[in-house]
Amino acid sequence: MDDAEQNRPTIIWFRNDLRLADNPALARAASSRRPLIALHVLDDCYLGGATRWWLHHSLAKLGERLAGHGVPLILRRGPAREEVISLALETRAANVFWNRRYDPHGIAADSDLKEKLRAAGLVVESFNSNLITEPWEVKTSSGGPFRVFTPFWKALRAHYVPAKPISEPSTLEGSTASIPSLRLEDMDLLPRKPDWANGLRGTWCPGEAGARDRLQRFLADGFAQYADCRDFPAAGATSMLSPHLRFGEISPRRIWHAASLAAARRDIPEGNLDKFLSELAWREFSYHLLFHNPDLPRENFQRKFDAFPWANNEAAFRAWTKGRTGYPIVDAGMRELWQTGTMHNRVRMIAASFLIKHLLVDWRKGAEWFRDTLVDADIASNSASWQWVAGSGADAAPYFRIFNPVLQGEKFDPDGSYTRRFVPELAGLPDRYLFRPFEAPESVLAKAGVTLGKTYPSPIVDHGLARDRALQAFQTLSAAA
DNA sequence: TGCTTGTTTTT
DNA sequence: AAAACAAGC
Repeated sequence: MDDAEQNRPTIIWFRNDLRLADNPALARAASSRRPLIALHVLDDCYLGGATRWWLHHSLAKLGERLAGHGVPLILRRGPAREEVISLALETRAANVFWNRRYDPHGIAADSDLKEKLRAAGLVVESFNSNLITEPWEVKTSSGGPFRVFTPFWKALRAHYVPAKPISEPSTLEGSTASIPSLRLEDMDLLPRKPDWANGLRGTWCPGEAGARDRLQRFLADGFAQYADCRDFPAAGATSMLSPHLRFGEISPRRIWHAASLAAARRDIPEGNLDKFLSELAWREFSYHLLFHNPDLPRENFQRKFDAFPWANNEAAFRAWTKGRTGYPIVDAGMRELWQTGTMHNRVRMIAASFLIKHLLVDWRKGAEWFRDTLVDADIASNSASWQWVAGSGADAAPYFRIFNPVLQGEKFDPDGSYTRRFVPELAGLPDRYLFRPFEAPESVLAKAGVTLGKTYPSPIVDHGLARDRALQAFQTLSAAA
């Protein structure tokens, strides 16, 4: 091989794997002994506002770390297929490596691109870095995909314990060629409203280091009480790793191993490890469902739900997005979402159930709002979880499970600290009425400085009536089926 | 990973 | 009077 041939670079295409450690495509690129060019292409018009903010900061961190190794991070914008091909031709690249994605659009784009690059004589390889198992590997005993979580989880636990994470390449050789790149600021990822970014910045530290730090903090603090406390939004017992996983700043198998190791070493009470790993398994299950049902984000998994009589009241939907439903636990969740880019898992279920069952708004409307506002917005988890709540999904909640937002608040936020934090205009109410201000005597409301309909909304629907209406609506499905 | 209503049991 | 239980949604 002559010099020119030896100098043809390797392109490592970063997508939802914005990390250096445990990154198989990067490790492969490092072993290619060619100068490296890192690439990110912004081609996803489906990114929500919160994930755009995250991506901006995560790319900034990744770019700094790569620069420390002398590797340029080239930023491009446009259809990924065209951008990758043109960079490969511009730079006379010999190899292109990436880690797989699993959404239908991504799979189609990647397989087409792989074919074109290979036809042009390049070596192209893809790897698994974002899941514990490939969605096509796990099979029921009869050979098909799983549709129920528990058997899926048992199979995963029994047969697919992930291999040890691989470490970060110690040295990388970067290309010194001058290659045109957008500046990060030109990608226009930051929100127009600076207030929104302030709330996000106060809660999160995007990037690989932030992800590791979050994992360490969780293992030191929340992990030992995870099973008992994960449902209490004020307890701080959850890992908060979901947005880091969403962008691949940490791999699920590193989380799996770190938690297993910590549980073995540190006398973590029985059950916590299993419960935590099963939540990772829910993420895997969502990807399993999406892979085998590519229209999961748009179509009811159970087609009989196509006949569901949604009400789709626009005013009610807007009240929900603003956290002005008149049910404090729902409003606290929706405001937490707006202010911090996340919502506690228990409260997500309550708020989603309220939109679907109390307001009879199509789950797709809720999913769309979450996609725009959650920093962890993930096509697989978001679609699968909304369908789960709606009852239209795989292994879904039964239609008659209708959360009572008053009782759920009292049960899971018993001292009201979560609700008082995000609905401060009710902070002066005693615990007894915090989740049912509409039942409080005038004197109690006056003392707390609350005027229903003015300082805080009256309930936009009556729970009892809404419950009966929902049961009736769901009845039409079983009658039709 | 529920709620409601009606009934029975316990204090 | 309250708590526990059962059944249907």
